Amino acid sequence: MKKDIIFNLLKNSPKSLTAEEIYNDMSQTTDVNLSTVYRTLNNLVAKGEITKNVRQDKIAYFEIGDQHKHYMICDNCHTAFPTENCEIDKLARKLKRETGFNITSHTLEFHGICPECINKGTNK
Amino acid sequence: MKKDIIFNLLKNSPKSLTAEEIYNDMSQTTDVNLSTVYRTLNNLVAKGEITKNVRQDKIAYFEIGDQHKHYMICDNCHTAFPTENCEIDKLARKLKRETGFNITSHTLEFHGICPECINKGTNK
DNA sequence: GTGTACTCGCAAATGATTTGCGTATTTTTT
DNA sequence: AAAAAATACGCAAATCATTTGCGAGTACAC
Repeated sequence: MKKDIIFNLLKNSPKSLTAEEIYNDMSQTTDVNLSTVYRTLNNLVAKGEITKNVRQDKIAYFEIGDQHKHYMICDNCHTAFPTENCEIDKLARKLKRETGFNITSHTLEFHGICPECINKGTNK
Repeated sequence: MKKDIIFNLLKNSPKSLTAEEIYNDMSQTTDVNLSTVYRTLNNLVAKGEITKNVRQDKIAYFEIGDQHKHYMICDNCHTAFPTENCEIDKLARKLKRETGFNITSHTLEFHGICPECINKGTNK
């Protein structure tokens, strides 16, 4: 079943993956269709086994739920740098307490210019 | 010039607006095309006069740069509730210090079920 | 064996956003 | 004020990630 291949790809990846990245990767060894990848990914999200996160580039990034990372994205070279220790949960709990809104997830994304691009001076 | 109408709509709105909301609104008094709205909005973003934020629903929300709000979005009724006092800037400064990444903006979005939907029990 | 439920591929559909192009309208330059 | 250069805009077609309808293949149950 291709669901397992997809799930394992996500499991073994240190970073979140796009449907297309997954598709390209598994295409090398398996005969698969892109829509199958999307379909499977959505099933996994529905079951709560993985997490889907739509970034500002409008592309959805998938990852195994518990690895929860946020990224600093360079607007110049478009590299996504993961940040450690998400400190938003504290804020989420506070909001939950104050508003009664049952927060189940959140997304956080930083934008700017990465050190490398700053040094290179390639940013316009 | 339609740029002014669009800018004023954003200026007078307490919440961020989508291109379509702006289009519907100004259509009542002005003859305008949706692509003009998008084009104008992108110009304003390029000039740094307004801010564009792509939410998980893949729709871009625009607002005047300085009103910076984050939202709690109900996955049931899809209403976006603004949250006050963004406390991310502190975290952003810390990241900047630790990594040298020049953070210029960020996006934060909470998801869950709003109090109203919890009470109504309309969430599946 | 036959029914029921998935799993998939393929092609076509979506939906927000963008773009090419030709036509106004405005602004700048003589 | 006329000519030239720059913008603003409408319209239709294009994009692009993602979704969906449909039909075929496969698996497990009764």
